[in-house]
Amino acid sequence: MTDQTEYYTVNKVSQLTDVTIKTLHYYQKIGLLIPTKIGVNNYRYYSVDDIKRLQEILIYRTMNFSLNEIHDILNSQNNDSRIYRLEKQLEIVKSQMNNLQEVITTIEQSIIAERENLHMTEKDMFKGVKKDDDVYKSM
Amino acid sequence: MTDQTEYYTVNKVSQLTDVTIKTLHYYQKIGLLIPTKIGVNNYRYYSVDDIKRLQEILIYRTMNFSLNEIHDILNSQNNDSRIYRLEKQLEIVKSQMNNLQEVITTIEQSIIAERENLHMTEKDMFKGVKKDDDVYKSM
DNA sequence: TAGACTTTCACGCGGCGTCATGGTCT
DNA sequence: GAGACCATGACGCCGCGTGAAAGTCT
Repeated sequence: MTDQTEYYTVNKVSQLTDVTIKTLHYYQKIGLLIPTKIGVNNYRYYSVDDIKRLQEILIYRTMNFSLNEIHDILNSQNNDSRIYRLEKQLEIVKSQMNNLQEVITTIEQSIIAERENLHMTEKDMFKGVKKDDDVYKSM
Repeated sequence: MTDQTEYYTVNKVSQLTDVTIKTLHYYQKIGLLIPTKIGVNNYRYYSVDDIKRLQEILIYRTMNFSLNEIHDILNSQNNDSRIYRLEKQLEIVKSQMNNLQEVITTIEQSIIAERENLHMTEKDMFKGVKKDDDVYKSM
């Protein structure tokens, strides 16, 4: 009887997720996140499922996927199922952790080399900070 | 007597660091990385110090600093000293690791919530994937 | 009725990528 | 003289930010 379905306005979503309203507009424009409901006044109303989708978008974004890539992933028919994707994401983030660990090593070695005036190979100097892209995107 | 000072051409630098030649052009254009030597033919020749500077640029870039910010950091008179900066970088990368750990937790909780059909607060859903910026940039 | 919230344009910017064209040979 | 390498310049794209002008009130 009471209002079962909950909806979020742009402002609410923005507060919850720290995504700006302009970003929400943009995501709608490129077809990445379209609010379930649109009022007669053209107001955007986001459902809980929309919020879930946004969560995944942001996760992929922190992994440096392009919005186009994110769109493809979320709309693909085969490897859909939220759980499946979440598990994939877990793998990727973990490999990112490994990469960051490499960066730490690189910096630590650079400090030592600087202190003791040692030579460091260029190869070692750029471990972890080189094009990391394809590392994660081996889906 | 023999050629003591070593220089790298754009191609060499590009191979070493995975930075494209166009990026090197751009970094010179905005005054971020200016090759020590420029030939009469306008060829760019990068010194070892240039390479070191590029290393730091890339480290900051993986931390999502803008090129402008990187420029300011590398050219500031007070907190200069490569060692000092490297130590700062270490701190920041470590806090990034903590952030990634949060993302992992978020994803893991999302998987559980999905499996057991539990409710998850929006707050928990977006831990780690919200605007991370200011986290690192408290220099 | 004032305030807070919403909308849709139009323009701008950062960080390069992508040709296209032409010179150089570290 | 062919191939690999270098240069400059103009344009384009992505992911939004920044007003501006105007309607709405989940």
